[in-house]
Amino acid sequence: MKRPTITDIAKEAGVSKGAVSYALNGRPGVSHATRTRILAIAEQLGWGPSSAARALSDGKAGAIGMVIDRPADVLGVEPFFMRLIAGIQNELGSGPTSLLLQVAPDHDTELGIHRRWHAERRVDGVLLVDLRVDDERLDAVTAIGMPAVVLGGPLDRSDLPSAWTDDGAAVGEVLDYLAALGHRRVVHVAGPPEFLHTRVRTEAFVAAARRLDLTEARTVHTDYTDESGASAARRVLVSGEPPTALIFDNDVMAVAALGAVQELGLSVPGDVSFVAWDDSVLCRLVRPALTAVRRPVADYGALAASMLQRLIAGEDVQDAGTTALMLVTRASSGAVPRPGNRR
Amino acid sequence: MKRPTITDIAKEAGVSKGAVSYALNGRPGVSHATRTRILAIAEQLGWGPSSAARALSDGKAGAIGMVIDRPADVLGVEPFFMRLIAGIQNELGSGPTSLLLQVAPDHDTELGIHRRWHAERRVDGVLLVDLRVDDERLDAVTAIGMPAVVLGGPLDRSDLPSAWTDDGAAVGEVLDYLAALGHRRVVHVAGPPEFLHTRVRTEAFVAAARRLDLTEARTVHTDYTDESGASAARRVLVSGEPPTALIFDNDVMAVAALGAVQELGLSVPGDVSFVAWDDSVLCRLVRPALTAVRRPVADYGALAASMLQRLIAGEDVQDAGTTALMLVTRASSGAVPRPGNRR
DNA sequence: CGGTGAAACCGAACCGGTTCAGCGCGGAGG
DNA sequence: CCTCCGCGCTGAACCGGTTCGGTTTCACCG
Repeated sequence: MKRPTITDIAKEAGVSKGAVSYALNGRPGVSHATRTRILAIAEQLGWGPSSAARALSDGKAGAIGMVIDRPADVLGVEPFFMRLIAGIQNELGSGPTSLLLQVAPDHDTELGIHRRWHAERRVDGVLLVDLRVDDERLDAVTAIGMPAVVLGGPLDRSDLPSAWTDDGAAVGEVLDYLAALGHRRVVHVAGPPEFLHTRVRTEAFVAAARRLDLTEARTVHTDYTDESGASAARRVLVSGEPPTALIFDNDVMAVAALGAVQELGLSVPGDVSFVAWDDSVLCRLVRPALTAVRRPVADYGALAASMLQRLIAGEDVQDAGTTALMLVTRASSGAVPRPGNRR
Repeated sequence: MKRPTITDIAKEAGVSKGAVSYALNGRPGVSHATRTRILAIAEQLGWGPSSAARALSDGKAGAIGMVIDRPADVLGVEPFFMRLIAGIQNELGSGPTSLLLQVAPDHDTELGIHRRWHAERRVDGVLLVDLRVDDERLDAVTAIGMPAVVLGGPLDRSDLPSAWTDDGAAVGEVLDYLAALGHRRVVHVAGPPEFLHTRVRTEAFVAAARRLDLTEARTVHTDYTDESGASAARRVLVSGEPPTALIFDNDVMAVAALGAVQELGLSVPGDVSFVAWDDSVLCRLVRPALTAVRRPVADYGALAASMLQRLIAGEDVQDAGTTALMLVTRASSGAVPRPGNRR
């Protein structure tokens, strides 16, 4: 069950290794006749190029890497990453590049993984996800000279191209929508402030609130878990001037909060409207179904993978964004309750 | 920013490449003094072994592969795979082995990927997941001599070790529980019959029903999507003799069915009890929270990865199972409704 | 008819490790 | 004093590709 090498093919075809290499790679230097003969033999022998040998010879690993550092339980329930991965794979397709995935428990471990990948030449480049404010990874990868594409931003760093979704505009659209329904007290239940996308959305939220003159709009931070989302919702809704609409930074928190709010005896959207970020099957399944911002997550992953491949190929790559965000309205959002109607 | 090789280290230390290799790999053949000197230089230079060179030389790829073939949207929402991946990574840890992941649109593509991986020597072995009845992959991987561990079973094939969870026993436990609550008409909303684990559960369901003398227990098949789960639930509940309890093969279907059932004006668990398979955050979040079978998915992945590594190392590996399944009862299950109480 | 140039192919070096035969040397044993 | 052994190290082969300089062959052209 020994796998054939080009030497075997060369012997079989009665030519040199070099000729076989040229033939198999479709480069000039061999006649049409020998080329077809070699290809036939390779096919018959079930030959495939040894990725190790090729990597050693041309210095390319033939793989890109991505590290996810989130606690495993949060990771499990958020569809985001799986959809992202599916998009990346779709872009890589059956090409010569494959995806190396690592789940890291924390940020430092992730840095170590990148360094190891680089030292071992395991990957040609990496995708950086879940960007933080003042993220150490950015300087780390540029320092070791590892090609990288950032998911998030835009970043305004000439040395690191980024792929982004226009979350800011979507936040504006959501607030426009809520304001049109008459909402004035809106709370943004955001993720941890150290994430860059949290900051982007928060700033857009503040800007849109000011534009619409919603003086009572505000943001509260959570750690993205279902408990913290539910707890945040409970806290703001029992306060003196409860909001009439909540915007959640992920779907899990929105669903958890939905349960918590109903336990408080409030109705959705009768008493309070819900808008979730990142539409997923989850939003569709719960009752009432959740109004949500749909991002083309798979396209996003594909875009980033494509940029990284071009970057590795030595091309000049510019920041690029997918703007096709969409607000999908469902039963969880509606007109603001008439004063005195509450409870 | 050129990465150092052992030749650089050898030059720096004034010894030969061979000596450096021995020193770095902790094998005898170099004195303690030179060994520490070499290690110091390697450390200072930030050296790491080229995975390609090592792979070429010793014939091991240093990676294991897993292919997931499910439509991307289903994939996204099921926490199962992400938790599995996290468990696998946990087992691989920071060792020399990494995980290569591929998402394939269909079964044939998956077969092609395995063949390519083998021809290109990209992986040392693979994990086979989502086993089907008469799965072609089994013969395919043994035919090409690729080490593989099957997730699912047990399989009773001496040439392919399998890691399994004792779903059969858990099904029995669920039916015992429901029977104790007085349920006699139970429907098992299963996945597609071509999946092996569907068959295992279905057979266990039939056996347990016979043991408990539940003559009206039956199984209906779906394609695992939320729509098909909801539709199946709707169909059986509007039939002549509607069941008083439903067992779902995944959490997504259970949640979708929950919404559908409530729309029919039925209450859970007042009119019908729900039990979901694979407990996840999702089950906790919805109202009523879902009673569910909890499997140690991460441990399951870790077990399989560990078995595969031992198999690759040439050890003799036996089938192994995790039996620690657990029925987590929540608000969605309760005593059977009193006759005449329905509607 | 000699010169020329391109096409077709060969042989060897190279990528960065591992591994093995062999060699010099110092110490122990006879 | 000679022999033998084992330690510490060297040099080279090898893994399976790619690439490049060089050689042969042959058609074409002046």
